[in-house]
Amino acid sequence: MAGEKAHHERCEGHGHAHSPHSDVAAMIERARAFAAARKLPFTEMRARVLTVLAREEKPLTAYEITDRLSVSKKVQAVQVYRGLDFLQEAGCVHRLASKASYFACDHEHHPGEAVVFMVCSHCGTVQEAPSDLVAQGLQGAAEHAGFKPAHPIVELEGECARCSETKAA
Amino acid sequence: MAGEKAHHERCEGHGHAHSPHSDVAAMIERARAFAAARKLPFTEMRARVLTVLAREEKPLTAYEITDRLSVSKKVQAVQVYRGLDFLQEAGCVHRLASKASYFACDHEHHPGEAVVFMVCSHCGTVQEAPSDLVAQGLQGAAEHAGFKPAHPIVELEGECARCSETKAA
DNA sequence: CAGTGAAGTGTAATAGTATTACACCACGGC
DNA sequence: GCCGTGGTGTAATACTATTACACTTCACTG
Ligand SMILES: [Zn+2]
Ligand SMILES: [Zn+2]
Ligand SMILES: [Zn+2]
Ligand SMILES: [Zn+2]
Repeated sequence: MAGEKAHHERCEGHGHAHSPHSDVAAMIERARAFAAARKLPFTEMRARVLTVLAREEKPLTAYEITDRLSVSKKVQAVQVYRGLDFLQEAGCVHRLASKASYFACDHEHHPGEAVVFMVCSHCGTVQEAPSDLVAQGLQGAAEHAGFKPAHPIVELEGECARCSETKAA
Repeated sequence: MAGEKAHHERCEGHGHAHSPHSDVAAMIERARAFAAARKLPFTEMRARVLTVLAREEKPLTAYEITDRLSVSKKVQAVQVYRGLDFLQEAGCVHRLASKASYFACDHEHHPGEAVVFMVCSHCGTVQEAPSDLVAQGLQGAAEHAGFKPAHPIVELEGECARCSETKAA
Protein backbone atom coordinates (compact mmCIF):
# COMPACT_ATOMS: atom_id res chain seq x y z
CA MET A 1 0.00 0.00 0.00
CA ALA A 2 2.65 2.45 -1.11
CA GLY A 3 2.43 6.14 -0.29
CA GLU A 4 0.94 8.61 -2.71
CA LYS A 5 4.31 9.76 -3.95
CA ALA A 6 5.76 6.34 -4.47
CA HIS A 7 2.77 5.27 -6.40
CA HIS A 8 2.85 8.26 -8.60
CA GLU A 9 6.39 7.59 -9.55
CA ARG A 10 5.40 4.16 -10.64
CA CYS A 11 2.78 5.77 -12.87
CA GLU A 12 5.11 7.96 -14.87
CA GLY A 13 5.38 7.50 -18.58
CA HIS A 14 1.69 7.19 -18.43
CA GLY A 15 1.25 10.81 -19.36
CA HIS A 16 -2.19 12.22 -19.78
CA ALA A 17 -5.10 10.15 -18.60
CA HIS A 18 -5.03 6.65 -19.95
CA SER A 19 -4.67 7.91 -23.47
CA PRO A 20 -4.60 5.42 -26.32
CA HIS A 21 -2.54 3.03 -24.33
CA SER A 22 1.01 2.99 -25.51
CA ASP A 23 1.10 -0.61 -24.69
CA VAL A 24 -1.88 -2.62 -25.71
CA ALA A 25 0.24 -5.73 -25.96
CA ALA A 26 1.39 -5.44 -22.36
CA MET A 27 -2.19 -5.15 -21.19
CA ILE A 28 -3.17 -8.21 -23.15
CA GLU A 29 -0.27 -9.98 -21.57
CA ARG A 30 -1.42 -9.03 -18.11
CA ALA A 31 -4.88 -10.38 -18.80
CA ARG A 32 -3.40 -13.54 -20.24
CA ALA A 33 -1.32 -14.04 -17.12
CA PHE A 34 -4.36 -13.61 -14.93
CA ALA A 35 -6.22 -16.18 -16.98
CA ALA A 36 -3.34 -18.61 -16.76
CA ALA A 37 -3.09 -18.19 -13.01
CA ARG A 38 -6.73 -19.12 -12.70
CA LYS A 39 -6.47 -21.85 -15.28
CA LEU A 40 -9.05 -20.10 -17.37
CA PRO A 41 -8.79 -19.60 -21.11
CA PHE A 42 -7.90 -16.17 -22.41
CA THR A 43 -10.23 -16.26 -25.33
CA GLU A 44 -10.53 -14.35 -28.55
CA MET A 45 -13.54 -12.43 -27.32
CA ARG A 46 -11.80 -11.32 -24.14
CA ALA A 47 -8.81 -10.13 -26.11
CA ARG A 48 -11.00 -8.28 -28.57
CA VAL A 49 -12.88 -6.41 -25.88
CA LEU A 50 -9.71 -5.44 -24.10
CA THR A 51 -8.08 -4.32 -27.31
CA VAL A 52 -10.93 -2.01 -28.15
CA LEU A 53 -10.80 -0.41 -24.72
CA ALA A 54 -7.03 -0.18 -24.66
CA ARG A 55 -6.96 1.68 -27.95
CA GLU A 56 -9.53 4.17 -26.82
CA GLU A 57 -8.81 7.35 -24.96
CA LYS A 58 -12.17 7.59 -23.26
CA PRO A 59 -14.42 5.12 -21.48
CA LEU A 60 -16.83 3.28 -23.72
CA THR A 61 -20.24 1.87 -22.94
CA ALA A 62 -20.82 -1.82 -23.45
CA TYR A 63 -22.90 -1.02 -26.50
CA GLU A 64 -20.22 1.19 -28.00
CA ILE A 65 -17.81 -1.69 -27.63
CA THR A 66 -20.39 -3.95 -29.20
CA ASP A 67 -20.69 -1.62 -32.17
CA ARG A 68 -16.95 -1.45 -32.74
CA LEU A 69 -16.53 -5.17 -32.57
CA SER A 70 -19.50 -5.68 -34.82
CA VAL A 71 -17.77 -3.86 -37.64
CA SER A 72 -15.57 -6.87 -38.26
CA LYS A 73 -18.01 -9.52 -37.08
CA LYS A 74 -21.42 -9.14 -35.56
CA VAL A 75 -21.44 -9.63 -31.80
CA GLN A 76 -24.11 -9.10 -29.18
CA ALA A 77 -23.98 -7.01 -26.05
CA VAL A 78 -24.18 -10.01 -23.78
CA GLN A 79 -20.92 -11.31 -25.18
CA VAL A 80 -19.28 -8.00 -24.46
CA TYR A 81 -20.61 -8.00 -20.92
CA ARG A 82 -19.14 -11.43 -20.40
CA GLY A 83 -15.79 -10.21 -21.61
CA LEU A 84 -16.02 -7.16 -19.38
CA ASP A 85 -16.83 -9.32 -16.35
CA PHE A 86 -13.69 -11.31 -16.90
CA LEU A 87 -11.52 -8.29 -17.54
CA GLN A 88 -12.78 -6.51 -14.47
CA GLU A 89 -11.95 -9.51 -12.35
CA ALA A 90 -8.55 -9.51 -13.94
CA GLY A 91 -8.16 -5.87 -12.95
CA CYS A 92 -7.56 -4.82 -16.53
CA VAL A 93 -10.77 -2.89 -16.90
CA HIS A 94 -12.73 -0.64 -14.59
CA ARG A 95 -16.34 0.36 -14.68
CA LEU A 96 -17.16 4.02 -14.28
CA ALA A 97 -20.32 3.94 -12.20
CA SER A 98 -21.24 7.54 -12.85
CA LYS A 99 -21.29 6.98 -16.59
CA ALA A 100 -22.04 3.29 -16.83
CA SER A 101 -18.99 2.87 -19.02
CA TYR A 102 -15.73 0.96 -19.06
CA PHE A 103 -12.09 1.76 -19.54
CA ALA A 104 -8.83 -0.13 -19.63
CA CYS A 105 -6.32 0.19 -16.82
CA ASP A 106 -2.62 -0.48 -16.98
CA HIS A 107 -1.90 -0.04 -13.31
CA GLU A 108 -1.33 -2.67 -10.72
CA HIS A 109 -3.81 -2.32 -7.93
CA HIS A 110 -3.44 -3.55 -4.40
CA PRO A 111 -6.02 -4.63 -1.88
CA GLY A 112 -7.03 -1.90 0.53
CA GLU A 113 -5.94 0.75 -1.92
CA ALA A 114 -8.34 3.55 -2.84
CA VAL A 115 -8.15 4.72 -6.40
CA VAL A 116 -9.63 8.00 -7.52
CA PHE A 117 -11.09 8.13 -11.02
CA MET A 118 -10.90 11.69 -12.23
CA VAL A 119 -13.38 12.16 -15.02
CA CYS A 120 -13.21 15.21 -17.23
CA SER A 121 -16.68 16.53 -17.86
CA HIS A 122 -15.42 18.31 -20.94
CA CYS A 123 -13.43 15.73 -22.88
CA GLY A 124 -14.53 12.59 -21.06
CA THR A 125 -11.09 11.18 -20.34
CA VAL A 126 -10.40 9.40 -17.09
CA GLN A 127 -7.24 9.62 -15.10
CA GLU A 128 -6.72 7.34 -12.14
CA ALA A 129 -4.64 7.98 -9.06
CA PRO A 130 -4.43 6.02 -5.84
CA SER A 131 -4.72 8.05 -2.66
CA ASP A 132 -3.70 6.94 0.78
CA LEU A 133 -5.56 9.81 2.36
CA VAL A 134 -8.76 8.71 0.73
CA ALA A 135 -8.08 5.14 1.82
CA GLN A 136 -7.55 6.29 5.38
CA GLY A 137 -10.65 8.43 5.27
CA LEU A 138 -12.75 5.52 4.07
CA GLN A 139 -11.21 3.29 6.69
CA GLY A 140 -11.93 5.85 9.37
CA ALA A 141 -15.51 6.43 8.33
CA ALA A 142 -16.14 2.70 8.22
CA GLU A 143 -14.55 2.10 11.58
CA HIS A 144 -16.55 4.85 13.18
CA ALA A 145 -19.75 3.31 11.90
CA GLY A 146 -18.84 -0.28 12.66
CA PHE A 147 -18.96 -0.86 8.95
CA LYS A 148 -16.86 -3.58 7.37
CA PRO A 149 -15.52 -2.09 4.15
CA ALA A 150 -15.06 -4.17 1.05
CA HIS A 151 -14.98 -2.39 -2.27
CA PRO A 152 -14.75 1.41 -2.67
CA ILE A 153 -15.88 3.49 -5.62
CA VAL A 154 -14.33 6.92 -5.83
CA GLU A 155 -15.05 9.13 -8.81
CA LEU A 156 -14.32 12.78 -9.17
CA GLU A 157 -15.95 14.78 -11.90
CA GLY A 158 -14.18 17.94 -12.97
CA GLU A 159 -11.99 19.37 -15.65
CA CYS A 160 -8.71 17.84 -16.71
CA ALA A 161 -5.49 19.82 -17.06
CA ARG A 162 -5.54 19.67 -20.81
CA CYS A 163 -9.04 21.08 -21.10
CA SER A 164 -8.30 23.83 -18.57
CA GLU A 165 -5.29 24.92 -20.59
CA THR A 166 -7.18 24.87 -23.82
CA LYS A 167 -9.82 27.13 -22.40
CA ALA A 168 -7.27 29.50 -20.91
CA ALA A 169 -5.56 29.89 -24.28
CA MET B 1 -16.11 22.49 6.66
CA ALA B 2 -16.06 21.07 10.17
CA GLY B 3 -13.75 18.26 11.20
CA GLU B 4 -14.82 14.64 11.17
CA LYS B 5 -15.63 14.66 14.87
CA ALA B 6 -17.65 17.81 14.85
CA HIS B 7 -19.66 16.61 11.97
CA HIS B 8 -20.38 13.32 13.54
CA GLU B 9 -21.71 14.95 16.61
CA ARG B 10 -24.12 16.86 14.50
CA CYS B 11 -25.33 13.57 13.10
CA GLU B 12 -26.26 11.95 16.35
CA GLY B 13 -29.80 10.82 16.97
CA HIS B 14 -29.63 9.57 13.49
CA GLY B 15 -28.89 6.07 14.67
CA HIS B 16 -28.52 3.28 12.20
CA ALA B 17 -28.24 4.12 8.56
CA HIS B 18 -30.98 6.43 7.40
CA SER B 19 -33.62 4.08 8.67
CA PRO B 20 -37.27 4.93 8.13
CA HIS B 21 -36.64 8.55 8.80
CA SER B 22 -37.91 9.57 12.16
CA ASP B 23 -38.78 12.86 10.70
CA VAL B 24 -40.41 12.80 7.34
CA ALA B 25 -42.10 16.09 8.06
CA ALA B 26 -38.82 17.84 8.70
CA MET B 27 -37.45 16.60 5.42
CA ILE B 28 -40.49 17.85 3.59
CA GLU B 29 -40.02 21.16 5.30
CA ARG B 30 -36.44 21.34 4.14
CA ALA B 31 -37.47 20.69 0.57
CA ARG B 32 -40.20 23.26 0.85
CA ALA B 33 -37.75 25.85 2.12
CA PHE B 34 -35.42 25.14 -0.79
CA ALA B 35 -38.28 25.58 -3.22
CA ALA B 36 -39.32 28.83 -1.61
CA ALA B 37 -35.78 30.17 -1.73
CA ARG B 38 -35.70 29.53 -5.44
CA LYS B 39 -39.24 30.76 -5.93
CA LEU B 40 -40.18 27.39 -7.28
CA PRO B 41 -43.34 25.53 -6.35
CA PHE B 42 -43.07 22.62 -3.99
CA THR B 43 -45.59 20.49 -5.73
CA GLU B 44 -47.63 17.47 -4.78
CA MET B 45 -45.53 15.17 -6.91
CA ARG B 46 -42.29 16.33 -5.34
CA ALA B 47 -43.69 15.80 -1.89
CA ARG B 48 -44.97 12.37 -2.78
CA VAL B 49 -41.62 11.19 -4.12
CA LEU B 50 -39.78 12.50 -1.11
CA THR B 51 -42.27 10.92 1.27
CA VAL B 52 -41.85 7.51 -0.27
CA LEU B 53 -38.08 7.71 0.01
CA ALA B 54 -38.13 9.13 3.50
CA ARG B 55 -40.27 6.29 4.76
CA GLU B 56 -38.04 3.68 3.27
CA GLU B 57 -35.02 2.18 4.91
CA LYS B 58 -33.21 1.31 1.72
CA PRO B 59 -32.54 3.10 -1.54
CA LEU B 60 -35.22 2.63 -4.16
CA THR B 61 -34.96 2.66 -7.92
CA ALA B 62 -37.01 5.18 -9.83
CA TYR B 63 -39.27 2.39 -10.96
CA GLU B 64 -39.80 1.10 -7.45
CA ILE B 65 -40.87 4.58 -6.45
CA THR B 66 -43.13 4.67 -9.46
CA ASP B 67 -44.76 1.43 -8.41
CA ARG B 68 -45.40 2.61 -4.87
CA LEU B 69 -46.89 5.87 -5.99
CA SER B 70 -48.98 4.10 -8.58
CA VAL B 71 -50.82 2.20 -5.88
CA SER B 72 -52.80 5.29 -5.01
CA LYS B 73 -52.78 6.88 -8.44
CA LYS B 74 -51.06 5.78 -11.60
CA VAL B 75 -47.89 7.71 -12.34
CA GLN B 76 -45.17 7.25 -14.91
CA ALA B 77 -41.44 6.93 -14.39
CA VAL B 78 -40.69 10.21 -16.08
CA GLN B 79 -42.71 12.05 -13.47
CA VAL B 80 -40.70 10.37 -10.75
CA TYR B 81 -37.45 11.29 -12.46
CA ARG B 82 -38.58 14.88 -12.58
CA GLY B 83 -39.29 14.81 -8.88
CA LEU B 84 -35.96 13.19 -8.18
CA ASP B 85 -34.14 15.85 -10.18
CA PHE B 86 -35.66 18.55 -8.06
CA LEU B 87 -35.04 16.75 -4.79
CA GLN B 88 -31.43 16.07 -5.68
CA GLU B 89 -30.89 19.73 -6.40
CA ALA B 90 -32.50 20.49 -3.09
CA GLY B 91 -30.04 18.12 -1.45
CA CYS B 92 -32.82 16.04 0.04
CA VAL B 93 -32.14 12.98 -2.06
CA HIS B 94 -28.97 11.33 -3.29
CA ARG B 95 -28.40 8.95 -6.13
CA LEU B 96 -26.41 5.83 -5.46
CA ALA B 97 -24.41 5.44 -8.65
CA SER B 98 -23.37 1.87 -7.97
CA LYS B 99 -26.98 0.75 -7.71
CA ALA B 100 -28.77 3.31 -9.84
CA SER B 101 -31.08 4.02 -6.94
CA TYR B 102 -32.11 6.91 -4.74
CA PHE B 103 -32.40 7.59 -1.04
CA ALA B 104 -33.49 10.43 1.19
CA CYS B 105 -30.97 12.41 3.19
CA ASP B 106 -31.57 14.42 6.31
CA HIS B 107 -28.12 15.92 6.60
CA GLU B 108 -26.99 19.34 5.70
CA HIS B 109 -24.18 19.18 3.19
CA HIS B 110 -21.58 21.79 2.50
CA PRO B 111 -19.63 22.60 -0.63
CA GLY B 112 -16.23 20.99 -0.77
CA GLU B 113 -17.33 18.30 1.61
CA ALA B 114 -16.79 14.65 0.69
CA VAL B 115 -19.51 12.32 1.86
CA VAL B 116 -19.02 8.58 1.99
CA PHE B 117 -22.03 6.42 1.22
CA MET B 118 -21.57 3.12 3.00
CA VAL B 119 -23.74 0.54 1.32
CA CYS B 120 -24.41 -2.77 3.02
CA SER B 121 -24.20 -5.56 0.50
CA HIS B 122 -26.27 -7.74 2.77
CA CYS B 123 -29.27 -5.63 3.78
CA GLY B 124 -28.93 -2.80 1.28
CA THR B 125 -29.08 0.08 3.74
CA VAL B 126 -26.97 3.16 3.20
CA GLN B 127 -25.26 5.15 5.86
CA GLU B 128 -23.61 8.43 5.01
CA ALA B 129 -20.68 10.07 6.72
CA PRO B 130 -18.65 13.08 5.66
CA SER B 131 -14.89 12.65 5.77
CA ASP B 132 -12.34 15.39 5.77
CA LEU B 133 -9.58 12.94 5.06
CA VAL B 134 -11.32 11.79 1.94
CA ALA B 135 -11.92 15.39 0.93
CA GLN B 136 -8.24 16.16 1.40
CA GLY B 137 -7.24 13.06 -0.49
CA LEU B 138 -9.44 14.01 -3.42
CA GLN B 139 -8.12 17.53 -3.33
CA GLY B 140 -4.55 16.25 -3.27
CA ALA B 141 -5.04 13.81 -6.11
CA ALA B 142 -6.68 16.50 -8.21
CA GLU B 143 -4.00 19.03 -7.49
CA HIS B 144 -1.26 16.61 -8.36
CA ALA B 145 -2.89 15.94 -11.71
CA GLY B 146 -3.79 19.53 -12.48
CA PHE B 147 -7.37 18.46 -12.34
CA LYS B 148 -10.08 20.92 -11.35
CA PRO B 149 -12.42 18.97 -9.09
CA ALA B 150 -16.14 19.57 -9.11
CA HIS B 151 -18.39 16.84 -7.83
CA PRO B 152 -17.15 13.70 -6.01
CA ILE B 153 -18.88 10.34 -5.76
CA VAL B 154 -17.68 8.16 -2.92
CA GLU B 155 -19.37 4.85 -2.26
CA LEU B 156 -18.16 2.06 -0.06
CA GLU B 157 -19.65 -1.37 -0.36
CA GLY B 158 -19.35 -3.62 2.66
CA GLU B 159 -21.28 -4.95 5.60
CA CYS B 160 -23.07 -2.78 8.09
CA ALA B 161 -22.71 -3.16 11.86
CA ARG B 162 -26.16 -4.63 12.25
CA CYS B 163 -25.59 -7.35 9.69
CA SER B 164 -22.17 -8.21 11.12
CA GLU B 165 -23.68 -8.66 14.54
CA THR B 166 -26.50 -10.75 13.25
CA LYS B 167 -24.09 -13.10 11.58
CA ALA B 168 -21.88 -13.32 14.64
CA ALA B 169 -24.83 -14.27 16.80
C1' DC C 1 -57.73 42.36 -17.25
C1' DA C 2 -55.76 40.15 -21.48
C1' DG C 3 -51.11 38.75 -22.89
C1' DT C 4 -46.97 36.55 -22.09
C1' DG C 5 -43.54 33.49 -20.31
C1' DA C 6 -41.53 30.31 -16.99
C1' DA C 7 -42.42 25.99 -14.83
C1' DG C 8 -45.09 21.68 -14.06
C1' DT C 9 -48.14 17.78 -15.56
C1' DG C 10 -49.70 13.69 -18.02
C1' DT C 11 -49.10 10.65 -21.69
C1' DA C 12 -46.73 8.16 -25.18
C1' DA C 13 -42.84 6.72 -27.29
C1' DT C 14 -38.12 5.70 -27.42
C1' DA C 15 -33.25 5.27 -26.13
C1' DG C 16 -29.82 3.15 -23.48
C1' DT C 17 -27.94 -0.41 -20.05
C1' DA C 18 -27.83 -5.17 -18.34
C1' DT C 19 -29.43 -9.91 -17.55
C1' DT C 20 -31.58 -14.54 -18.26
C1' DA C 21 -32.26 -18.74 -20.83
C1' DC C 22 -30.85 -22.30 -23.65
C1' DA C 23 -28.73 -25.11 -27.13
C1' DC C 24 -24.34 -26.04 -28.59
C1' DC C 25 -19.02 -26.27 -28.63
C1' DA C 26 -14.05 -26.98 -26.77
C1' DC C 27 -11.10 -29.03 -23.87
C1' DG C 28 -8.84 -31.45 -20.02
C1' DG C 29 -9.12 -35.41 -16.70
C1' DC C 30 -10.31 -39.81 -15.89
C1' DG D 1 -14.94 -42.45 -24.83
C1' DC D 2 -17.34 -39.82 -21.15
C1' DC D 3 -18.05 -36.27 -18.25
C1' DG D 4 -17.70 -31.76 -16.16
C1' DT D 5 -16.42 -27.08 -16.39
C1' DG D 6 -16.41 -23.12 -18.85
C1' DG D 7 -17.18 -20.36 -23.32
C1' DT D 8 -20.07 -19.14 -27.42
C1' DG D 9 -23.93 -17.55 -30.12
C1' DT D 10 -28.55 -16.27 -30.33
C1' DA D 11 -32.91 -14.63 -28.78
C1' DA D 12 -35.65 -12.60 -25.66
C1' DT D 13 -36.46 -9.82 -21.87
C1' DA D 14 -35.80 -6.76 -17.87
C1' DC D 15 -34.39 -2.60 -16.10
C1' DT D 16 -32.97 2.50 -16.22
C1' DA D 17 -33.50 7.05 -18.26
C1' DT D 18 -34.78 10.55 -21.68
C1' DT D 19 -37.31 13.05 -25.40
C1' DA D 20 -41.43 15.04 -27.35
C1' DC D 21 -45.60 17.32 -27.14
C1' DA D 22 -50.04 19.08 -25.90
C1' DC D 23 -52.04 21.04 -22.08
C1' DT D 24 -52.31 23.59 -17.41
C1' DT D 25 -51.00 26.95 -13.68
C1' DC D 26 -49.56 30.98 -12.05
C1' DA D 27 -47.01 35.23 -11.51
C1' DC D 28 -45.88 39.28 -13.88
C1' DT D 29 -46.73 43.16 -16.78
C1' DG D 30 -48.64 46.39 -19.89
ZN1 LIG E 1 -6.77 0.93 -12.49
ZN1 LIG F 1 -10.62 17.17 -20.45
ZN1 LIG G 1 -26.73 13.42 2.46
ZN1 LIG H 1 -26.60 -4.61 6.58
